[in-house]
Amino acid sequence: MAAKNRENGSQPTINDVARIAGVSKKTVSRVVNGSPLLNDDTRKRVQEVVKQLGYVPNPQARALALRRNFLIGLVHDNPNAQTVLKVQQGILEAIRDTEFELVVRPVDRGMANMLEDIRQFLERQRLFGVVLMPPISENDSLAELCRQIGCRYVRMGSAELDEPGNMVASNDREAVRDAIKYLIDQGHSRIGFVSGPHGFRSAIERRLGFEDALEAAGIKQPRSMIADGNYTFESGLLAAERLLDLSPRPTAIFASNDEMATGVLQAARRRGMDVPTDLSIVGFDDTPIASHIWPPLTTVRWPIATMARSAALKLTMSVTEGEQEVDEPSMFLSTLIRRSSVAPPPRD
Amino acid sequence: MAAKNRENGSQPTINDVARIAGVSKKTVSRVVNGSPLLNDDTRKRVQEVVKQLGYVPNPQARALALRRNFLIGLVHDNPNAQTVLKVQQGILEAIRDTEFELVVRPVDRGMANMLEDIRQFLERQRLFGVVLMPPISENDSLAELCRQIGCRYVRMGSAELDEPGNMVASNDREAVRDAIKYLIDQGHSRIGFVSGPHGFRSAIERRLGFEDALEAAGIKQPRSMIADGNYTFESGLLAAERLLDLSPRPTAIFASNDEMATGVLQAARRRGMDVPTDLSIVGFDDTPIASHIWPPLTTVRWPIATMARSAALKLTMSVTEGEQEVDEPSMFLSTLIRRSSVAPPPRD
DNA sequence: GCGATATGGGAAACCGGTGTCACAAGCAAG
DNA sequence: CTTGCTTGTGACACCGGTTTCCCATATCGC
Repeated sequence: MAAKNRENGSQPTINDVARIAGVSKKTVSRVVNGSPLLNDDTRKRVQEVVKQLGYVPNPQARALALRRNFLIGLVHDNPNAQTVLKVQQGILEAIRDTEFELVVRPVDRGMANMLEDIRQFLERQRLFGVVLMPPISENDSLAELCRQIGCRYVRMGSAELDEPGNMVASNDREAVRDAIKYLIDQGHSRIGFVSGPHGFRSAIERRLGFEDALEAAGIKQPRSMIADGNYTFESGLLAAERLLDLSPRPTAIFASNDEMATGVLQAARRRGMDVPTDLSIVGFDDTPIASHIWPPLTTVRWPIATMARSAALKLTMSVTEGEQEVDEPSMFLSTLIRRSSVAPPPRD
Repeated sequence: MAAKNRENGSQPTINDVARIAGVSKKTVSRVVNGSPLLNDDTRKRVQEVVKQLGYVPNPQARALALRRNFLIGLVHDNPNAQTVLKVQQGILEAIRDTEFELVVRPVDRGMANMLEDIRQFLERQRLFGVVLMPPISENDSLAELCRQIGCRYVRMGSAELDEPGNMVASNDREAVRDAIKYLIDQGHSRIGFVSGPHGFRSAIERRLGFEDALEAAGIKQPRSMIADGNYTFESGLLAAERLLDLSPRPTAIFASNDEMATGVLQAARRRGMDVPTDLSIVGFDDTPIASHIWPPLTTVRWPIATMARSAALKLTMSVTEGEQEVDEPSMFLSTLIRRSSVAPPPRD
């Protein structure tokens, strides 16, 4: 009877494996980590015992010895559930079959000590790295904080926010430009715009795309064709009411996200306007709601899950790919999805 | 110059604090963990150094020494983003300001080796505990697996699935009964029902509620007034088409979730029917979409976030409350939210 | 047959905390 | 002045891995 027998119920440790296989801890460690300097016999024997015992290395002990854990964090303050979940899916896809796990951390943008809160989170947990979701990813002080603490990070955003190694971005500006161009090609010349909230990079980029397209087409519009929104359904509804009160009123409205586009649709419906006959609507994001409302919404598909996957890959690559420096792209293209919410403008 | 000086960049360790404060590791540990057997002077001095150095205990080392980590897992296979995110919020609210973190793990219900996959997840990470979301929480083998492995768990569900200490449930059956009774009180006597997918406890409970209400009101309906759905928008649409093809057709339809209710709405619209004038609709869940569509949907609010919070509390209580055995309730009430999608039936 | 060189494998230190126990100091009781 | 108890603190082993270093053996060239 060995002095140190395995307690029932508790997990087998490396010592158990070593004892039963008749080798040292280190050899077991070598087998588990696939060291090449091993006799095939030894390897087989140890593997046999590992399998039989169902031995799984203790991640805490590993993390301690390696001075590095295998947790990647997702810091977000995005109110859109679809988006957040897609990002989670993307990250999880990237770390599937690796030893990494995903730890989520929503933060409150409004909170005064938000940055301090995140610092504590990062320092306490000593995460391997974090993915920063928009809009909080646009916060430069946060990125600076990560650098200070020495925590790897990747920022997701609507424009180039950081060095390629530390960000993944989508080309919102171009995508919106194309969407507006599509409306113009359909014959629209009075196009309303519902913006995102002030200070958000995505809002700025999307608006720039809007202006690019108008300028390219030589269209001049009064400032009033741009209404402020804040990415919520209600704000879209309110903004649309303002736009539809204009005279002449717009024949098409681009909303900076789908949720606001749904609000625009609601506003149109309340006035008895038919979409797309009386008013064309284009959204942004291609959330499920876009295809579930009536009429299905023409919108810009934002490859958020792919971006998230890539972000996680950038974070973990150094470990999994053995310094291979596979360069994951840092720019992702959004594309226009044409559904039924756009038609040529009504003849006056 | 101490032999073991702190490297720049790396975090201070307990040894650094001990050395600088002129005490032993153990004393620092005592201070950090708030042991009462301490001289006030010593405590002050150590706290001073801790603060000055910004010392934070290494969670991996702690986890190793305590043979217990501070990660709680969320295992889910729920396709509804709103629901999943609400559950995450609930859990996070419960563990706010504790040392626990949330690790998410979506699983694929279709996958043959799903259980094995989850076992690996649980064994590898040695989580403190897991919250099991519906529908996978209804899987008894999974609960059995948790017990075998010795992993604490709490199942969320629509009925009593387990001992009170291991579950939180909502009273779906009663809630649906009340909702249907409300329709009956409005004058409806032909009420269609769109069910959830076969084998889901929530689907069964909701259907039982439906039948309870009809029976209580003495209403007999043909079997065809119940149409199968699977909680997706499309299935709701299809089910509604079948129901609306009936003659006489129902004057009200209850859908077992909001997404399907949205599909029902869509189907009605396609036929040129007005909601609620020609058809009343009631959903279940009270997801944001319910209040964003037109007309706003009368639906059953399911206190999912509260349930999740409670689930997490049950899990962590033993640690944070020092065996206090605060009994967190295990039953939560769903309530009917009355909006504009219900009206008395049209006169024939 | 000899030393030189790979190669497989083990002993012990270490990662950064916590638990156990011993011990010293202070103080009351005998 | 001992004895005994309480209180505050430290030494040391331990959690379960990895890393460093070193030794034993097998292989090789001469």
